[in-house]
Amino acid sequence: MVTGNADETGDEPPGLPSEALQARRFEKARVAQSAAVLEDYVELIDDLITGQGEARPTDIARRLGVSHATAIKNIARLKRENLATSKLYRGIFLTPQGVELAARVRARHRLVVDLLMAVGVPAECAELDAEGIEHHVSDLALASFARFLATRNA
Amino acid sequence: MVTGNADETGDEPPGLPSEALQARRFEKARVAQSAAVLEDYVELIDDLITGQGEARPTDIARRLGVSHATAIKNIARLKRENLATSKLYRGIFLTPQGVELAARVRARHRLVVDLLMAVGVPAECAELDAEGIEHHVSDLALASFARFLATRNA
DNA sequence: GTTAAAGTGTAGCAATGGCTACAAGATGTT
DNA sequence: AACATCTTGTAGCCATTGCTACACTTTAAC
Repeated sequence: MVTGNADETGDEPPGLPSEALQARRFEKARVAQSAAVLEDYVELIDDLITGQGEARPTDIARRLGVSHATAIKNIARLKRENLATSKLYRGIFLTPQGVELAARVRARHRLVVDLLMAVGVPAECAELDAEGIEHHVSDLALASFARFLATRNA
Repeated sequence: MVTGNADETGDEPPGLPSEALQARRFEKARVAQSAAVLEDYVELIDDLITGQGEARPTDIARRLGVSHATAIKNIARLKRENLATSKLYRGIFLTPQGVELAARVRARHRLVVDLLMAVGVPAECAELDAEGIEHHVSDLALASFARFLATRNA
């Protein structure tokens, strides 16, 4: 074993992080990725309902840039996870849990975009990158972002 | 159609971004995600070779927190994409393209971690979140990060 | 009312990335 | 040399998320 077995908490130059620590990082990223699809759909559905009064599978598919079949299949997963419901041929609706998740996701998205812009990323690029980044920002980091923005705008 | 058909470049409150624009964002995030696995493996292999002289499938698997079978399967993909080679029972090696990718990925990782810490995210959390975030940070955003850090440390 | 168009849903395929189980090579101990 | 152990590789399974193709319902036009 080259590196010490104590999880070094900040000093990596001497070697690599411990196996366990590194594995936990990758594990966390995989879990986040698995939730990303749900989050994207829920946020989009909420946007569509708010902005257009209803969320149809075809609209969702077009906005996500996937086939309607793919959208429907993923919506089925939302239903399995109690985030959405649908009445046949009547559009998609969010459950209370879905609405709550959508709110959290939207707030996080805005905060990420604002932070990116605050450190000099052009608005368009910030929106683009945030779409992928947001799913991996922890609550702790998010709180740090908020604090940073607050002190900055003070 | 509720929203205008011109891609609004920053003013979203009135409605939603255009279908095409939004679809492009999600598309980009999907592409980035597909490259993420390759990037993680390549960076880790490079780290192992540098730090321990060799990269064995079992080490890779342990550090990623997956079974060795999964690691070997993904390494096969690296080979298909000309990023790595392997001699039977002799460990994994990176091709020139693999080495180049590893260098880019590592530089990006460090920059992301540094930026997170610069805006107040604790070091440990920054490392954790960066693992997922890094794959979604564009070159343009990366350049902005570097500029921000430079002026900040000046 | 009939017909055409658009939307919705299902079925089946491919690629990815997890897993366990089993087989076979390499290594080290006795 | 024989054995046990670790490593490596293969095979086959499952879930996810894309896709196309086909079938059916609804809606709109005539």
